Amino acid sequence: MSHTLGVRQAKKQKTRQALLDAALGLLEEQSLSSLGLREVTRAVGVAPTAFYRHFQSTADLGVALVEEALGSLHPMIAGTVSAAGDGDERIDRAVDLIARHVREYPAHIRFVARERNGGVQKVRAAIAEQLDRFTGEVKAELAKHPESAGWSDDDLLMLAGLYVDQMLMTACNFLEAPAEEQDQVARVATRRMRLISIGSRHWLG
Amino acid sequence: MSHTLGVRQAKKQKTRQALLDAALGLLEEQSLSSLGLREVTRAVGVAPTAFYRHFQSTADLGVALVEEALGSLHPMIAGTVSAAGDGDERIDRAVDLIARHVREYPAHIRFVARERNGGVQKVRAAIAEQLDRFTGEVKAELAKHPESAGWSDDDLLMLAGLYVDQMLMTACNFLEAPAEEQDQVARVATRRMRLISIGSRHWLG
DNA sequence: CCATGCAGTTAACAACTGTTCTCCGTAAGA
DNA sequence: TCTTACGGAGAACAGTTGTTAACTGCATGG
Repeated sequence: MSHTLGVRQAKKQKTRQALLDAALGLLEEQSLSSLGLREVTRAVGVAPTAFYRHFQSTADLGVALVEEALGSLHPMIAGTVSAAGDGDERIDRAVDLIARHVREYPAHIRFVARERNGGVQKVRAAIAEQLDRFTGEVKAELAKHPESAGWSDDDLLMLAGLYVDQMLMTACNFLEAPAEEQDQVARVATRRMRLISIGSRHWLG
Repeated sequence: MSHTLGVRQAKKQKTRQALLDAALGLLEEQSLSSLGLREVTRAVGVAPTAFYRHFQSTADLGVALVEEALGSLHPMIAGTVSAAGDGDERIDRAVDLIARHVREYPAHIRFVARERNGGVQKVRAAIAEQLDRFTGEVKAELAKHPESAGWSDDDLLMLAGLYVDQMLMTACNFLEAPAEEQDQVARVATRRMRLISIGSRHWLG
């Protein structure tokens, strides 16, 4: 087990997390490339220069946020594909999992959706890498199911990517939709994934 | 026919276009919410105050860019779905059309992809509106084909949205991929759309 | 218990931002 | 031809930005 880190490092990680949280909050109404270092420290209530003790640029902060945001997204994606039940039942469960996750960590998925094609190269690369990892995991999960017997690795990866992209877009739609339209978003997302699932069942032959 | 607009208005629209072009160029390496008014005018070689003669904020400039970027995207989407030939042939032609369009207007699609979930509300709304319009057109085109007989309006709209999103993501993948991987992007995109097409053929019943 | 190291502060820097006001030249319309 | 309207220039404004330097207080390890 890890040593109980000293009071010193504990305080440091505390303000570091405060910086990350404040940044995530500010990023709900702007993109990373316009996020100022002073803006973040001001929101935390700390001197601007303290920022450099933790990150050497806002781009670095962004990369750290990618870890945090997609780290929380990780178990969701795993649960999405490995859910039990038959095809349609699994899809319903997956969409529900996505909706629940969006309600719990809205800022996380907003950040990922926004910066996936955002203006900061390093952050884009970090997101792409993590998303590729997810796609690989989904592919592995897909390979376990009997329905995908005889599939080539390439085709499995293609299907996994399709699902991952679909999940992210669905999450984004949940985010943008007002409360009274959430059900409709869920219905459309379900039908989309069902169509993909049908397509995959008739892919071979 | 429209009157030949005077020398005055011609000059005005010329610098207006110069502002749009310069902004589009600058936006390849940052997002709209960090684009400065002075930055744009400096790139054009015009006084900062001249900006206000054309737009009242960079957000307004962004909305104008949406019109331009998705205006150029319009014929492509139309051609994508209405292409002749059988299913697989149509898909190949569509992917090729997308690749060609990306090579011709890279900045346009980069802008749309980046600001679709970007930090500027008005621009996001403008993009969403235009994309919805496109989805409607694709749906109308889909309805003409005999394969979609018996489909409900809702399902047609769902499928059209799936295709539109897929096109945009494909375009984005072309943009990010280096020259030697373009073929692979095309192959994956083709297989994705083929799977969707297969799914749509088995959707009913 | 004391010396060292480090998180955080304060002050200052040049550079940059959006915006306003005043002015200039000239195309447009009478 | 004369007046007006308008695209654009110029200067100035208060406020902001990232970054540096030297400083302070305190937890840490010997």
